[in-house]
Amino acid sequence: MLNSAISTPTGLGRLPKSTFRQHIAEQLRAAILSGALPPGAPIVETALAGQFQVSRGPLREALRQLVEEGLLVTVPYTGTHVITLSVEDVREIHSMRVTLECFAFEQAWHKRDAAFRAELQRRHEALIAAIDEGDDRAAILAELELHGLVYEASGHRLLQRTWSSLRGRLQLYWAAHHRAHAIRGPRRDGHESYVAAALGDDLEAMRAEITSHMRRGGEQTEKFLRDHAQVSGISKRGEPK
Amino acid sequence: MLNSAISTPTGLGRLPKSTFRQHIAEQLRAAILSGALPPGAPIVETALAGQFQVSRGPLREALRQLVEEGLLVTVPYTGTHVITLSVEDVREIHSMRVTLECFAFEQAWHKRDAAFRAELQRRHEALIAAIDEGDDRAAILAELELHGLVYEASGHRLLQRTWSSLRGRLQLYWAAHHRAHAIRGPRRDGHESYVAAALGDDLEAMRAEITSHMRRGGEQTEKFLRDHAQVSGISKRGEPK
DNA sequence: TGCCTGCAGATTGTCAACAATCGACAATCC
DNA sequence: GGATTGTCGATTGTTGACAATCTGCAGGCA
Repeated sequence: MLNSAISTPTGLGRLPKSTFRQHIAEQLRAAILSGALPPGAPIVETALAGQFQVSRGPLREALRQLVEEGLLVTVPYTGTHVITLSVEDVREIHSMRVTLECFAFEQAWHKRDAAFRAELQRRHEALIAAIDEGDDRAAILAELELHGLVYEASGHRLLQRTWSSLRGRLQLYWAAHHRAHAIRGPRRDGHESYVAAALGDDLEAMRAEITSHMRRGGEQTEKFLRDHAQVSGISKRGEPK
Repeated sequence: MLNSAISTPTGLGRLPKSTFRQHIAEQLRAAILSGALPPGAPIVETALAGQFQVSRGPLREALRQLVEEGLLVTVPYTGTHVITLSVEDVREIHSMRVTLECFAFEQAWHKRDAAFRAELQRRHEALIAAIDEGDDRAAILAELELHGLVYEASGHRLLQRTWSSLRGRLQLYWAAHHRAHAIRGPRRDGHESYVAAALGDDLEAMRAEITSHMRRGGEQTEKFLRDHAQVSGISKRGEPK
């Protein structure tokens, strides 16, 4: 269930067919999510093509992919930019997360086996380790990994797909948020009740935990945005500059 | 709120900047959803490019867009096909719908004004009219329009985006379903309790109505698939042929 | 001064040709 | 005869050049 590696009868891994556009899309996504290309940054095709040492064709196809993922926006004949999240967008992301994660737990609830519980605790410990090391960037990724487990366990591919898209935006926001203001990453004890509920047997309590967990994050976000509006690629009305 | 047209200070609609890839993407999407390109149909770039009278460049970009939307699948150096939905996929679509639509009603509940109620009834009447005329294809679209209203009214752009993606798959399935077996479209009285609940004041009843409404559709689907497995582009394991 | 007009540069959109890869058929070998 | 291997046509991946469009700025005019 948790095994996502490809295995063949011979035991040899099937090496994935690679095209330039796939590599480019991956690298670009990583660059955007890591903050190397911050929100609002202009994407110039010729420059990027030169940087990747490829022609503009494959690059453009990769861009279309990222546009569809919601990480880029392009205006015909004018340019494409990394998306800038508005306050409203962040609110929507949070509310959507509550809904999706509750649904994910409903789907996965009866599938929680020993492997699930072990993996959940492993990821929780990884999160705490990252926090203890003071590596906020790793902590953000670890938190996403922790929350991602239930989506994987749900076995619901459509849900996983939706989560991926949401996770991208969330990561984009967190990265900008954190980078611009050196806000501390996740709290060390922030997920104890979450993990406890996920290991327990009360689905209703789990729902409540998710709601309050997100509400905590949401209120923190709201407060932050009220104080530091219009900076770090987070605009007030969704329009850059 | 219900006005989705673009309006400018002058009152003149801003005519959308058009590029070939946008036109192509729209036309292709329409062709797929209408069944002109049935599930599993191979997409040959040169042929389509010739048909649209454009070069392969814009066409390929449009294809990448539809791949990302989940309507096409492509294997590098081999080809791209219209997606074939498996039984599991259809089940996932239904369960996802329940979750999303409940969430949409939660978001829209306090925003339901006179315009919303009027529009809801208008779309319901349009659905009934299409059914009475025996135009099943129009009836399917009308049903999607009816259900789409609450997403529009929610004002939740991320939710709308997710619904669009889901609607595409749903439409694809319904079209294949209907075309292959001349199944009747929606029932004439199938949405009366739905509309009544949406106009009422009991959110919990609305949730129950959505769940049972979808369950009805789901059971019908399951029964159908047990009887007619592996036809009309709906495979049993998600793999074509 | 303030506004409109037209030019210049930059950037994206589009095209047609070339290279890489795949699937299937046929030839060959055991 | 069956399986392996080489070849061929078809299709996709990639490239570089050309055309269309937008933005910013300089210049002219009221």
